[in-house]
Amino acid sequence: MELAHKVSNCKDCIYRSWAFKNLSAEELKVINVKKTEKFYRKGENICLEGDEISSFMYLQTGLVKLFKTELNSKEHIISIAKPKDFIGLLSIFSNTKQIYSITAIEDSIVCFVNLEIIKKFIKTNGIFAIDFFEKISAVSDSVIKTRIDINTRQLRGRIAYILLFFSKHIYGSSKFNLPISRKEVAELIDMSTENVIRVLSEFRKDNLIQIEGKNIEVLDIKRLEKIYELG
Amino acid sequence: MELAHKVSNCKDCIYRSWAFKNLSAEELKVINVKKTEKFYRKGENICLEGDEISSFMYLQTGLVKLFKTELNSKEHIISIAKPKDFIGLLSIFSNTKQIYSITAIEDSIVCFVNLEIIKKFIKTNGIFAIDFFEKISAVSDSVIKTRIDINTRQLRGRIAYILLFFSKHIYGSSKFNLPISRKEVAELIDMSTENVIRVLSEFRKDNLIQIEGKNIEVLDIKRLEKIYELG
DNA sequence: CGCGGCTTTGATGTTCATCAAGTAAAGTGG
DNA sequence: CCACTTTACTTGATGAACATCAAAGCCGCG
Repeated sequence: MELAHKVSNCKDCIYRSWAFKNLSAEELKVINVKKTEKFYRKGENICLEGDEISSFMYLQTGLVKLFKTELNSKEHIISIAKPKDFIGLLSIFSNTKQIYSITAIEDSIVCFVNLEIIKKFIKTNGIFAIDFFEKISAVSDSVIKTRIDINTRQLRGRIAYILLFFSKHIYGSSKFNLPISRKEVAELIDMSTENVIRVLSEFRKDNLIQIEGKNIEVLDIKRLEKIYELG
Repeated sequence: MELAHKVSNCKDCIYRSWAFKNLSAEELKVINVKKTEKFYRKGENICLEGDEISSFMYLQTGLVKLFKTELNSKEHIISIAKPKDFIGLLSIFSNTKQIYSITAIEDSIVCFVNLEIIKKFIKTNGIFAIDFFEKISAVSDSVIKTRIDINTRQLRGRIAYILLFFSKHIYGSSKFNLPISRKEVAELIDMSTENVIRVLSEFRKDNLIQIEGKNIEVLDIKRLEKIYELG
């Protein structure tokens, strides 16, 4: 149930100042006409592995997960993107097809801009090109760094990472509603669902966090950071 | 012992057709004047974590490793770059300092092109910009894919990966001289040195490979590929 | 020649996934 | 709206996968 709905003009978009700040009024108009905004309900697929890539996808609001389906039909989550992240990583330049699937994990609005238009502006507007690449490079670099951070840590460190990730990076609050299931947490940080639960319970008993289903509150961020750092 | 030695003109460089094929003769001349080529002996550092990034680094010949030093002074290898790979990943756009260290694991020649020149050409030559990004995106994407491939497999699958990586991707031969130590293999695929050796011995006993120190010959590539695929 | 680093094998212990079993929550169809 | 089914969550017990420790041989290098 993808509701296509053109919203405000790009020039009023709160994200204009982010990725598209270096486009002229004229260029912005072109994008405005050609762009599509789609609303996705939590759980809906935005794209699937193997889909043709024809658009640059920009997350306006919400939260999405980027994942890969393994041979054994298990899912492996690569990253979680938040507003102002471009989604789909660098595939848009190096592949013609999506190499990951993307699903909304919260109600989300994604802005699709035809890839040819983006490429045209890269060619014709150098300042935009540089700035644009700085931004998408940062996202890719951060994915690499995160994968390493997670895989060099053991379970307690990984759970600490996830808690800090949502608390600090995504919600900016010690209290938050975990947008993904325990199973998805497991798929994101390479551990079994049971152990995700076990370590969370352990942290609760140690008064590091408080849990009520999906509602989590970080009680002792300092100690959590220490656990993360020590691995 | 970095031997700086200007070699042939860029326009005769065998790699011109690769990353710089879309530059005009004029533009290539600018690069030619400003570039520096350096020779590194096996084991020498090309750059260290924290170094200022001022150049785009392009591997002409040899082999280098990209790694990070952990808190406990252990090293973790992110990737191995081969000729025609640009080294340093996307940091050049998203950071001002190197986030990884780079060391030659075989005698190597690295070509340094001032970053400002690259950026200038990105701004002024759109075709070059697009092509350039396609290439560096592919390298970053491949690093992400590899990290996932490795971390979703267990030890036998990881060793199979390494053997196939060097045999097919790096040397294009079933016989090759492993350029890194067992310890470094361990650092690259997240396992202990002892288990690297153990699995290699196991593979030798199973007639999958033949080993004499660093000399390795893949005897049964089909079975090795199967082990890799099954994890 | 002797020292340190790399390599190898075996023994031991820890970390973690898997299995099992039960409860709670969330869809689904009549 | 309620029985029904499925999916998510939780805890304990077990075993497998893997790191770590220990010891010894090997090789290159100053």
